Amino acid sequence: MMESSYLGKRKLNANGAEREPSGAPAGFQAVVLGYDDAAGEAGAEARRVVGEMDFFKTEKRKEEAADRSHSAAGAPDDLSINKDDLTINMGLHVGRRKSGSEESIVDDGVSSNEVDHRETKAELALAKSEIGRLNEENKQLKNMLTRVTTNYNSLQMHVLTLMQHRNSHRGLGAPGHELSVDPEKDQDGSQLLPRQFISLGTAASPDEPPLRSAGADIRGGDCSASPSNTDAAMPPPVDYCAGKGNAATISSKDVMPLPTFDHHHHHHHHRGGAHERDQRGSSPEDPPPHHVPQGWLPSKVPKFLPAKGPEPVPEAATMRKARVSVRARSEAAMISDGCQWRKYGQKMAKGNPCPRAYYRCTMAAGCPVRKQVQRCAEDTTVVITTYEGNHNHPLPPAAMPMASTTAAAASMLLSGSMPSADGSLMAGSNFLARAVLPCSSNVATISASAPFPTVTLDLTQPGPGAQQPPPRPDPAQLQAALADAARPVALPQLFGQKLYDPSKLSAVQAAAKAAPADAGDTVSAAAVIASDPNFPAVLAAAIKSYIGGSSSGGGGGSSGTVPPPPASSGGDSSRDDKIGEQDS
DNA sequence: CGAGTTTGACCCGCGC
DNA sequence: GCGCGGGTCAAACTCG
Repeated sequence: MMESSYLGKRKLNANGAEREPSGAPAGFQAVVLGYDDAAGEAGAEARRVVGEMDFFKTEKRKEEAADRSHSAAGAPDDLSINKDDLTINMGLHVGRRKSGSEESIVDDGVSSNEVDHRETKAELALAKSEIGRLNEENKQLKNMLTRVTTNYNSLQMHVLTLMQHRNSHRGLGAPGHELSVDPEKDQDGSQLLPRQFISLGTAASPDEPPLRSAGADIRGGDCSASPSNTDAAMPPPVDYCAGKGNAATISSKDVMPLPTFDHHHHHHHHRGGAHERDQRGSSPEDPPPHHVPQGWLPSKVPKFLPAKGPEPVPEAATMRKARVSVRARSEAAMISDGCQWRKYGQKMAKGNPCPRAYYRCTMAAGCPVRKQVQRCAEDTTVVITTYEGNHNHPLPPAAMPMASTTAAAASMLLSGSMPSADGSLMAGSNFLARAVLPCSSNVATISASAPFPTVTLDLTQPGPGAQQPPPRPDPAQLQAALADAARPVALPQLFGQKLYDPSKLSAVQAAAKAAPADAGDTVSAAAVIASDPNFPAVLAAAIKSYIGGSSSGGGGGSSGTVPPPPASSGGDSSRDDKIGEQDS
């Protein structure tokens, strides 16, 4: 058999073979975290492609509609309105990270209205049933919210940690970091790679197992708190780590908190089905007990067996493949993200003179994670890296930041676009957008564009509106900011006003519905992932700080080379090439 | 010689 | 059904 896939050749045992059930969801979701405003045209272009604009438009439309419908409040549509409210609430909560109040809100609204307006028993009964229904919905939403919140928390935590790390590094002179600094933006080269790691995933709501899988795994490691590491040597950066997961920090020297990845990478869309057999099928015996090693293995490629997932998470089912793309300026062919990659292909993408390179994670056999690297057509200094899949193995500390960040982003997207219920993907997007958008900054944008929704993290520029300049985030400040954001009431107005307004809701909903319709393919919603204004900046800064500029592998040792930047300056800035984005 | 890259061919989904 | 384009494979090649 030819199963000798490159993997086999390399060193991967077949056992690790990722078996991807062909049934894997073909859909992809891509999340884009944008950050550059200043990025200028390049960034703008990119966003445009994504369709961010649409998103905003939608918002406006919603508002308008809301105004119009405003008068209708109290009308027979109460119920619907309330429903909307729920949705909105979710958004709010998400932003606020508070959950649990929506119920009351909803109830209040409903009950009061109902009482006032429904006189006949029949009507009352009806109303009640409605309420019940709403409550259920509310629950669902809550779940979603929880998920999102968790992810958000994770991100924050992570960022915080990074920041702290960085800070300590500067001030205290933390011991080594390995990441190379991005020449482009980091003047002080403070990139430090956090040698410590925090487990985030756990934050996930305890009752939301799936959540974890969705988000956390996306990038892999992220999350999960590994119990074992909690005691680490480093002072916990922040304790507010994700809710219950405590942030466990460990000296990262070499240990990696291995997340509990239950991975099931199985899914993996993979369209080239034909080939699958070689890779995964190759392993004849494959039942590799996926065991996740506890510690991080040395730099050499650990051949761990694929972590075993006792429970095949239904992830495949729920999770559409999420794609997270990161835009960063780097002359280096590839940004170092701490992982090891092997190039398995290169192609010229249509519309972009720069070739697109395909990489596969080689840190573990069978790791389904892949990434595409491509330079922007217009701005060759910008490298767009798109990640896909979840690592099924522990990640080195160096890889954690990126991994968790992307994971969180993806997970957010995913959670927002749960196909379940009546929420369609689009709806989810809207929801997310709503939740996040308010802040206007464009660090993170979510695009639900056609083929696959995408999340993009744009690190090309320092955040515009972000109040946290990357240069030197004060940990204290940061914490304060985050805490503030976390406060339930933090920006009530921002959200409350707009979102809560029942009238707007209807508008919103309409928009949401409309989206799917036209968007079937092009509708894209862009949203900032954080409701916290600081968030974007922080996140970007954090990531940026550890993204090495050189392919030489600052930390991970990715040896891949990215497509050489075609010297030709992109004459036409007609399109930006977002790897996960395709223009069809 | 092993590990990784190069590169043309192949597969597959999608739009026309 | 056909062609296009994205994504992957895998033999050949390069490098240390």
